[in-house]
Amino acid sequence: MNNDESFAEILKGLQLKATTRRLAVLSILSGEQAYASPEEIWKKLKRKLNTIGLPTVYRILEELSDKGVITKIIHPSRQLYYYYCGNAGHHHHFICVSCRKVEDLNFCASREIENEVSRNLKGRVLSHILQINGLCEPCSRKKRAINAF
Amino acid sequence: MNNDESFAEILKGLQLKATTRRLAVLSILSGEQAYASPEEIWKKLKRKLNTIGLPTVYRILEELSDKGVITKIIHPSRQLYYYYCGNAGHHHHFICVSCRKVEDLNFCASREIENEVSRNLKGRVLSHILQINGLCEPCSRKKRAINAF
DNA sequence: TAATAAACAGAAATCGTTTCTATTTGACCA
DNA sequence: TGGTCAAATAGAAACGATTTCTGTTTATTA
Repeated sequence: MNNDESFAEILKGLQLKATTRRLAVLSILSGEQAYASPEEIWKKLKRKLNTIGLPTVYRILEELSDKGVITKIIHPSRQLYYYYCGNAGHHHHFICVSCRKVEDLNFCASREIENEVSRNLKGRVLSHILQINGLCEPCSRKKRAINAF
Repeated sequence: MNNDESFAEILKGLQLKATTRRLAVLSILSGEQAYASPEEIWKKLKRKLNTIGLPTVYRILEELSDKGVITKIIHPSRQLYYYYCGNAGHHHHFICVSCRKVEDLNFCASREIENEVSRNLKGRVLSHILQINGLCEPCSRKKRAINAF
């Protein structure tokens, strides 16, 4: 089974039509080593598709992110970035603010958060954000790493 | 010592002039029970100051947030929100996406994160985000709580 | 009180993102 | 395999939160 076929199954499982556009977005994103902006993704899509509108890219990325297929990166600049992470199951990320590399964290605070919230706050947790911003090992050695902070 | 005086000292300690505008922003924010947007803060400021520009509010909020005096809330809508938290020392927040109340969490994953990152990634951590999004206890009882997700 | 750099007002621009409408496409079924 | 219909899309346009710019005012220090 190639990637397109498995992506098509993922989309159908989410009640989304397996359109050329959606498959192309997934194909591009899954080939990226780093998180990418909607416009960057759009430019790459235009190379392989006759026409594709930027609003379409925004919509597809939002859909896929809402459904949990891709990850929305929370960047200090507040620019939108997305990342495809093949790693199934709940986890969190270390993101490099310089080269945009993403690395999985084998750690999640879910249990501690649940304990804390249910014991002290009695509120209802809808989601939690845990993201580590930093410089990856190679970038931390560079003198000229982009400092997004 | 009243609030204005202590805020003036905080500002001076940060090499920031204790201007009417900055003190007014801190005064408004410290009186809020919930996180507020720049425009909301601006509207309240206009009631007590003859003139104040919205760009000024943006700039002041950004400065104070950068210096750690106030907290920038990471909201699913990506709208900017700020919150003044008198609680000194590093901690994290539970935010209600409906009524915007903020509650302190007596939990931080710093140690686990540091362990994980230094052991596996060897990168340099610049900052981390840990925020719990949810509905506070009263809002979770309401039928009509705003669902920002 | 004068000098000076920092801070600010107000207008204008910016640009990432969303909305809108007509058109096309994919999924399903005869 | 072709017809049908809702879903998806293109492209233009609008939107609006945020930033930039320039001339003016203000806080600080001497």
